[in-house]
Amino acid sequence: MTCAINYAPQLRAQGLRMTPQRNAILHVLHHSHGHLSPTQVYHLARKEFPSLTEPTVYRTLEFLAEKKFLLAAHVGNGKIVYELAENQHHHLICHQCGNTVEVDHAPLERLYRQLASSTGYKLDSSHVTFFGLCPKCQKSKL
Amino acid sequence: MTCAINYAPQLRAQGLRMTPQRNAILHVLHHSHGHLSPTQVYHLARKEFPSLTEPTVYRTLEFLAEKKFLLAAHVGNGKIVYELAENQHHHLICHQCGNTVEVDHAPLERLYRQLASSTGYKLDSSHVTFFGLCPKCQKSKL
DNA sequence: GTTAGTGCAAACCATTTGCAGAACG
DNA sequence: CGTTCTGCAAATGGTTTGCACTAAC
Repeated sequence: MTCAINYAPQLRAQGLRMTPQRNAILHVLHHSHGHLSPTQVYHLARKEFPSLTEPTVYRTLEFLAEKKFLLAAHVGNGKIVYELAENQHHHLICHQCGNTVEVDHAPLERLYRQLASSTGYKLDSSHVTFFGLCPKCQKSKL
Repeated sequence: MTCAINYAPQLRAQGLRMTPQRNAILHVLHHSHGHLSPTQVYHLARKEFPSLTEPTVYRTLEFLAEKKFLLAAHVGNGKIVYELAENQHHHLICHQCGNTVEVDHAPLERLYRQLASSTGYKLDSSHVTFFGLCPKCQKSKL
């Protein structure tokens, strides 16, 4: 809770309001490196602001994603997770054990440009999830 | 329903059983090019086999995906959709209007090899979803 | 003071589970 | 016939909605 990072100015710069709820949610996402599901955010942020409710979490996450403070990612199980918009990366998940590695955005740049020129779409820098078999599970399958 | 394609031999070749339920589900996915949600599959397949129930749809889709007859894809809204495993492709979705274009797998090949060598993972040829702004929505934003 | 944000409670809907009976091979 | 698959019914759990109240600016 006693955290140096303060998003209030960035919000106000866009004419948006800072509330303790939003602060708690941003704080949680800032400190947990990686992505969190709405339910996870709810339970963690509740520790900092106990009166927080689930509908608020959902509304706030959607709101902050729309305002580009957060990125919404779609991981394996079909649930949406969120992470801070800074520090963009993707994920490669083992479909066997669930182990996850981060994938830098750089190697996707070329592909993005290629897709943009062939489709006319302007690609989001949104999260992409890849699936595979991790080295450990490859071995155990032999 | 009177469709030439018959998956029964392919199933039996793997020691699996063919049932009218599975047939209806495969049939629906075969004729609807593109991906369908479990609910969509349920409603469509019901027209061919009215006594079909939802739990069966979910179980069958999961089963067929595990046996590599289907691919599970994760699209925008965080729901899982399924499509026939043949004809692999990915999707690029406009986050504004939802319009979708298919992306061939070929341009991803290089990236896949690169990720495989840098992470040690053996990548699935699983479905990837990209997001962007389609040409039409780019214009309407100006 | 205005507008935006939140809490509450309830509804909603997709998805899952247990178990008994039916059907495939 | 043995095993797998399905139907039924119910529970589950994440997500959404309406409305009145509160708080941010």
